[in-house]
Amino acid sequence: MKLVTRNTDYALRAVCFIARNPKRAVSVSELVEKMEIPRSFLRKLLQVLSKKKVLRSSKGQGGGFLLARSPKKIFLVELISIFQGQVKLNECFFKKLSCPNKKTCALRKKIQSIEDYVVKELNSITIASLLEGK
Amino acid sequence: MKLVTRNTDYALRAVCFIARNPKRAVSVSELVEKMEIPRSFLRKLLQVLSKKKVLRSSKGQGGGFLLARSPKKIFLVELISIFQGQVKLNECFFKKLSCPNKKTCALRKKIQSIEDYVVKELNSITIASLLEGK
DNA sequence: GACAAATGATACTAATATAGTATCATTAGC
DNA sequence: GCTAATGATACTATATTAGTATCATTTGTC
Repeated sequence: MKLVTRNTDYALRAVCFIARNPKRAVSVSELVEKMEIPRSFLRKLLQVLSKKKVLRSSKGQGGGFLLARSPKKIFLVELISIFQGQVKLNECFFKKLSCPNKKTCALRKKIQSIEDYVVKELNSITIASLLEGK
Repeated sequence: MKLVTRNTDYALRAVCFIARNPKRAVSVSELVEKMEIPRSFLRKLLQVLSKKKVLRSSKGQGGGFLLARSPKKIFLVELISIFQGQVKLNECFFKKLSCPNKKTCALRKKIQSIEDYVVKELNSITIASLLEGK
């Protein structure tokens, strides 16, 4: 079971790199050089981040990507949501009508409380906090 | 993102049913009647649980499955491990040598601490506690 | 204006994990 | 011996994740 899949991981690392170079547009070519991420795949990920207003982009020569907002306002949980869907640990149990005995719902409650904790913790992680190493 | 996939879910429900009928072997046929789980699939899941010593089985007419130990000693986290692999939220980050800047490891630490919490909570859930509705 | 370097949009393939099925072999009670 | 059960095993189907490719568009530079 993974909390973070590879595309989130890649995206996160790229965003961190971009955040560390705030004054200029960072191109895919540069990112590919520094990180071991397949070019086409990375391009796709960054395009998604642009659409989702995490990054902003400029075309043409000298173009590339910048953060669309302060690193303090970019949360890890947002990247996870974009690439992996909403954090919902108990999906199965809610969807299942057939949960036959009421008592089993004790499980649902427990998982809900775990989920709440996870989301809260993930919400405390921003790009800024990662850069600071906190 | 799911904490519990369908096979764990099915297995859990079956185990709970078996736990509620402790004095006799419960057959797949009976479980299929009560729960909406495809017969072949459920058979496979129960066979796995037998191999893993969560259940014990008896063949032949009147045969079926019983718990191999007290419901207090069967943990949800064990079922998750069996069907979904070990709970390891931060797999990606550990495996990646390329984690380029030390600082990003702040993330690893954070995710580790989240994982510790999740595992601890999951470890507190037993079949017995689910039956009691706690 | 032509060219080159960049992203945008889009559609596709590949690999892996999850879900489900089928069948023959073996065991045990009646 | 028949029947009802599980054991072992091999297979298919579906969904998710990972990765690739290509053409269109924009923009700076000569």
